[in-house]
Amino acid sequence: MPELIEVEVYRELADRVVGASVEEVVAPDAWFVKGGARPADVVAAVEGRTVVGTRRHGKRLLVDLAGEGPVLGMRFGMTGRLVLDDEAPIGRLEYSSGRDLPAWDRFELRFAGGSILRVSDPRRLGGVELDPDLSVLGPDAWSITLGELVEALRNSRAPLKARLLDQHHVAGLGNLLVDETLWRASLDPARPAADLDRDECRRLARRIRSTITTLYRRGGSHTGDLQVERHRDGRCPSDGAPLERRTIGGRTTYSCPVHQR
DNA sequence: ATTGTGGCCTGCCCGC
DNA sequence: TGCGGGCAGGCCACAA
Repeated sequence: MPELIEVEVYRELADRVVGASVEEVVAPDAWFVKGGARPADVVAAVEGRTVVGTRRHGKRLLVDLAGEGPVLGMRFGMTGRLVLDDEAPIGRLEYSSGRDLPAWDRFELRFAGGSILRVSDPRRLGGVELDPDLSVLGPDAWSITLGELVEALRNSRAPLKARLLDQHHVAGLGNLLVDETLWRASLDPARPAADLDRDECRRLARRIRSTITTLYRRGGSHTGDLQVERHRDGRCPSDGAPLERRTIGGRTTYSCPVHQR
């Protein structure tokens, strides 16, 4: 997916429909409706209500609606994009084309006045949900505190990277963001999570926040310094050493064997 | 509960 | 040009 940064950009886009009333919900793909609800349930719960605000927690986008009824939640999987009136804030995701086929439209909100907000997702790994349970998610990575990070890593023998990717413990980080963050924090992604000492945790907490802020300003999770070297034969942008390529936490992982310890 | 694995679903890109 | 294989920024159901 889109990682937390992209979802934040989507949230800003969705924020533009605050004040608009949902005239019609188009949910042509039952698979895309999660949490045990059917498309008709979403239609019934959302149609006629006015958007009053948007929120984000981790990679989850929430659309608050006026009056009684559930919150609308959206997730974007790896290839989901949010588009408002045919304007996509992110034209092209890494590992996807810039194409936008009607067949990929999985969910639409049509507003009084004519605006259309839609989720386009070729792989159908995203989804929409009513009243998503946020209690299963860890603290949002962008604002994570030292205390929260220490808690997230405590007693875990899993590789540091795997723990950071686990949305139950830290919400919002994806594969690219974690690799970039650990590279900047000079930490080996394979270290057991609980082995970090206090200073390393402090360094990591700061790096998580600053990396997200930096990459957000640059324009996305794929704008990290490590990104251009994410291939076999890639070299560390900082010291020139050949990067190590491994599978950690089930994900392709690039790291520098020299300065990430 | 924790951790690892496989699978979901589909498109893209590379090499033959 | 066509085809097969490998890859993919995520997540969930399982098993040990």
